[in-house]
Amino acid sequence: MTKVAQNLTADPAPGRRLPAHEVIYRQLRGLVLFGDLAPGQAVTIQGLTDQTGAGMTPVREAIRRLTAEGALEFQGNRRVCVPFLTADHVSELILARQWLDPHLALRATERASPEDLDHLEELDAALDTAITRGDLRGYLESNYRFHKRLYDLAAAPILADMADGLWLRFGPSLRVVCGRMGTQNLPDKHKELMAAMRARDAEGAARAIREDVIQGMEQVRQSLDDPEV
Amino acid sequence: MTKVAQNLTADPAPGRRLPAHEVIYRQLRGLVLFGDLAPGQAVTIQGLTDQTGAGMTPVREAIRRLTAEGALEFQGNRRVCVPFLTADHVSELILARQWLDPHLALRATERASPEDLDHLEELDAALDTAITRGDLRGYLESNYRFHKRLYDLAAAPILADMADGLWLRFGPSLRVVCGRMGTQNLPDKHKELMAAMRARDAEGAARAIREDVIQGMEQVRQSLDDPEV
DNA sequence: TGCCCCAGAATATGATCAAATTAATCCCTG
DNA sequence: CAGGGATTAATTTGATCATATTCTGGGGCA
Repeated sequence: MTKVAQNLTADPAPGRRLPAHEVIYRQLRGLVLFGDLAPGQAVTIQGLTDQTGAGMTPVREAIRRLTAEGALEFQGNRRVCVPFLTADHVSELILARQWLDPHLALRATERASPEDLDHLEELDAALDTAITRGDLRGYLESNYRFHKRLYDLAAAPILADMADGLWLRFGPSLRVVCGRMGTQNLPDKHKELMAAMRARDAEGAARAIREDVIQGMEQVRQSLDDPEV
Repeated sequence: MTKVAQNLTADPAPGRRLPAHEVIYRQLRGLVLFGDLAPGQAVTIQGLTDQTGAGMTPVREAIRRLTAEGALEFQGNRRVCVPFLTADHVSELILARQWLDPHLALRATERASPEDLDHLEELDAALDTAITRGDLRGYLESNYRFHKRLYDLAAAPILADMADGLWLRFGPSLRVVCGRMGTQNLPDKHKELMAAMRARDAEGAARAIREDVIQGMEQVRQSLDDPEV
């Protein structure tokens, strides 16, 4: 019997020293996911070797991985940059998340233990803290962690991978949008979601997360339409 | 205005010489997609350098890319192999394709030009030829090409990427399943699909492709349940 | 404006080091 | 004395780096 480790980012052996290419990958992934790199910004191999002190081979591998995931974009002429998102792209992302997220939330509700729910609520509390503090970066991280945890609870590794991958695509643009309007007016439906999960109301949980997704993503779409960076 | 090249596998400049890592990537991708590598088979860097004559850096990058796409699996101990598919995994793939494929077919129907439809029918004819010839490999390639073309016609690069990526996950197992029962009894709903697309019946096209997907994928699931390799 | 050259960046190689699997050996027990 | 398990040696494979080569893009010059 083989233990299937679907998720690449899962530590195979927690105590083991991580290879450099894995470390670079995670760093760079975080930079994209939380919008530290702006859309359009170039990502160069040499820049990363200088910045991280690593050799170019690990850096190359990290960039290839992110590019394959859609987090970075290959520009044809050997250049790589953070992709711009058009309104059409956001529409696709909305469609995809509108299907994936509720489905995963539904499964998560059926499977989550009370401890799992407690943990989710902790993550949501951290999110609220970040909002009241006006900590944008903290908000983005907490929000991602909350949803990521929900994906993992669904026990559907392939679908979870798909949903997770979408975050990399709108991360940079989300940061731009949120940066424009501060952290105060960032409503979510997490409380409704948690209530439904506690009540084992899987359908209700799916509905709550669907509204959460639409609410958040529509803001991104509208924001991209108007000023057009 | 930046031209967004969403798909990595698209030639940026057709005349240009492709870099080695891109060549290796495509070769290896084909091997996975069409089941030339069996589930569980190890994919080693050195093996590929010997086999292709390329250096290890391009090989490494190709493997990382495929791993990020879920075509290969990282085994924790720095080893990489072709993943085994469990019945649960297939269930996830069925769910995902059951949503993605009809949606893309619907959009493709709305957008396809008559020439596009002609081209699709050519691809389908090649598929039939492969079946009557008993050419398994040819069948798998033609079938993929048909569906891939359908994805591209939908003009939804992100969703198309997602759907395309799923093929890499069930490619090896599909080959095993089809290999067991020959090419004769491989029914599909492509004729119904084409008829609906010609009639601009988007809903009908979506229905046809949905049945096609279910029919094909259910065979894989059942086949995985019974003999358990 | 168009061409040519150059700086800089990416691609690709082979060497070197480290880790892991495999093979072989040895010791201990029955 | 034979078999089994485990430790260790050998080999294979992965990870990283330094370096050479190729290509792209831009600036200078006609």
